Amino acid sequence: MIRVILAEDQAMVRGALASLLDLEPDIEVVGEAATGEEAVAVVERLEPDVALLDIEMPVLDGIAAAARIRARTPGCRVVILTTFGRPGYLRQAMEAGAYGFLVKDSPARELAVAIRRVLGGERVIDPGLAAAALSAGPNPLSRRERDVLVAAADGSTIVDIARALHLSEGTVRNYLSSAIQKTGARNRIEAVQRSRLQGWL
Amino acid sequence: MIRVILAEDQAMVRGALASLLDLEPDIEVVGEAATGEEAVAVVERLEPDVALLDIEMPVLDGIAAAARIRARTPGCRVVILTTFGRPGYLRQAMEAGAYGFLVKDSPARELAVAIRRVLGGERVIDPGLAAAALSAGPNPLSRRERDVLVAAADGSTIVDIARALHLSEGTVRNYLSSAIQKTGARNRIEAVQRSRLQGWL
DNA sequence: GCGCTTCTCTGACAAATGTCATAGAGAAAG
DNA sequence: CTTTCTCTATGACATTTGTCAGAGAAGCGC
Repeated sequence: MIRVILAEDQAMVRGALASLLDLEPDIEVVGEAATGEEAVAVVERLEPDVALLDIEMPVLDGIAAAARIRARTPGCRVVILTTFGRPGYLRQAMEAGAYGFLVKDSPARELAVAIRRVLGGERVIDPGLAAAALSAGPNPLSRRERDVLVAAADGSTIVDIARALHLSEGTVRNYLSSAIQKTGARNRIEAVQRSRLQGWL
Repeated sequence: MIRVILAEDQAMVRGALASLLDLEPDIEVVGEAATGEEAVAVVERLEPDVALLDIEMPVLDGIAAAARIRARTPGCRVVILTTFGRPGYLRQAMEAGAYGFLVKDSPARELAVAIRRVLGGERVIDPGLAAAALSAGPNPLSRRERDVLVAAADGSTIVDIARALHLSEGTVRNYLSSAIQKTGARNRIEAVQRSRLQGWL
């Protein structure tokens, strides 16, 4: 039996995925988690063969959870399962030591197939997405440019951001300006959007 | 047997929900759809007892699909199943004639319970969400204010929006300004965010 | 060490954004 | 028939945003 734990914040989706996996004769869902932090703890306690992690989770996202799991419980193979097939997400997932990367709009039967393959030592990645991630190149934004973009995303003004990050207003302007340049956008909103699409935030 | 069709754009989630419902001895998933348009067609063809619709779907969203289903196939009861429990969504769903409104972070077992209740003639709505929808009041934005906000959401400039909607630049400014006032925001980004949170877009 | 990037800041300037007053036309409500 | 709302528009104004040039300090790679 392949022992799997499932981390996903939406309870109904989590339950549904569990019932999907329990249909498989060789797979058993032995634990569930609603946040990345819970997932790390559950994996440490139960030592499953595979941890299936959503990215978009509160407290600790799936990618950060993957990194911690690799450090603390290296015997457990991580598969990322996400809504958004963004190049930057895939890159980060690989850096965090994930063995598989699936998007939620691939067919349901792929899930069990992927789990079996990963357990067999294979890496499972959507080929189209892999190509996109490679051709897109790495994240061009610096640490601070990212910080400022994230802070700007909710409609904060320059003054707000400057206060929140303990920077001068001019500095914030400059970071925003360079982030706009690097993303090829015309203003901060487009810059945030494009960066999100690439998985750079 | 309760005959159900399932509309959800993410294939894996759709498959998982189907396996969840098929566990129930009295429920049968007789059809699936990936868009609202497909859902309307499938319902018309199969005349199920219940149509379970996601809101966020391409081509035609779940709320618009619900309205069409009520018009064309009134014998089919619609249940909305959505990621976002936004007051405006609930309001629109009710106006479109939905019998139930569930959010995906409620427990998985609620789904079957809700379907049975709706078939029994009950309306199933999260009580907390109902209260929020009532206390929040109706959408304060006018048609055009909404149009302009939606157009502004992706980073379009005033000029872009004016062109897209065939308006003068000054008019666009005015609509944006009043939308900002009505939402209590400080700029368009905050206005878009707050409106989204309320389900006003 | 030298070059590179990053982080931080300033000042000046042009362009975009948001506000306000005003106004006419049409539709809906009373 | 009057009031109210929405849609449309203009002009003027203050504020915010985005760009650019320049500059010092810290860290990294070779």
